[in-house]
Amino acid sequence: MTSTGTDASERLAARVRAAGLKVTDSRIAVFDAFRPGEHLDADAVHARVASVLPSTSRQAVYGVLGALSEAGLLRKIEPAGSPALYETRTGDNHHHLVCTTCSTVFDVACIVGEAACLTPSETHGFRIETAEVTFWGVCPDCSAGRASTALS
Amino acid sequence: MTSTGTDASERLAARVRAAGLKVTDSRIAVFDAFRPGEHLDADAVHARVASVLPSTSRQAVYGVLGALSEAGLLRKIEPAGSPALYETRTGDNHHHLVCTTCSTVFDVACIVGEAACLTPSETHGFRIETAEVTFWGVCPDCSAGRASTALS
DNA sequence: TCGCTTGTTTTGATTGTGTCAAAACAACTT
DNA sequence: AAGTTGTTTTGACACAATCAAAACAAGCGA
Repeated sequence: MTSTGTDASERLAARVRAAGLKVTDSRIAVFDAFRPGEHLDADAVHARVASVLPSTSRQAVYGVLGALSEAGLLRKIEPAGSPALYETRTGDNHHHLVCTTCSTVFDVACIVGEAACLTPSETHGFRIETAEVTFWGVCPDCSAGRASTALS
Repeated sequence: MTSTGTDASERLAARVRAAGLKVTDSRIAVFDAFRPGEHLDADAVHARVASVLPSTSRQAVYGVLGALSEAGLLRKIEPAGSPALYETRTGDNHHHLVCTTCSTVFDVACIVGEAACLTPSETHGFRIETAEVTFWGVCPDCSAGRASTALS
């Protein structure tokens, strides 16, 4: 594209370029689909992107999500029983709290300090690279009996 | 079935019955497919069961795995990027170490004590039920450059 | 031991999530 | 402005898993 973007778009474009990726409408639109704290699956992203760029295919969205994740601009998580989810908060090794009733995902800071998170008692000789922690429970809304059909 | 089982089969049959489930050949065979410490996917289980009971369908295996998991006789885990895996070690809240090269899964005792595992710093008002920890890294065999195509 | 009832398994179709390959296309470079 | 390279479209496909209905077997009571 050649149109002049907003401030936010310009900043994002710079990050995409810095990652060695070409700047395209789809990539900006995919990133713009996220609001802070949201965890979206490919379909939700496609729906939002398509409302701005109707010609965008689902496969393009998969491609962009993959490229941005690999570049470190998005983080991909795969909770059991759900399609893959993406979030914009990256690089801080945070964890997730998933509601077993409505599937809403919340971010949680690393629990007992990064060291403990990365140090199991027996390593079996593994060279450990990352630790992933997922908490399962019932969110306040579902606990209170409301909103048991929320989506994200 | 009416044949007399082995000691192990009898013990297992009793557990299945105690869980309120009917005792069937498939269920015994599925459980028997596991050796201690193994993590098998539905396909691997089906292959082993079929070598003993060739008429067993894949759907029967899915059904049995689901029933035994719900009864607490098997535990189901779903590491990102793999089909669901099942293991016979249940009830001890242990965690997993997954090799990013060969996908082998190892069990790990709970890291810093159960309390910490279940206590994120901010709970967002959640009623937390379980904590799931997955470590990703490279296993000794893959580190040494051998066996990079192992399965489980 | 014989049947009845209920739960299990088979069979076959179907869904959902995600991948692959080739052609059309657009961003960046010179 | 034209070329090169990387991106997106299009359409087919793979794979894990689920659903529904009919065939069947386990466990119960007579």
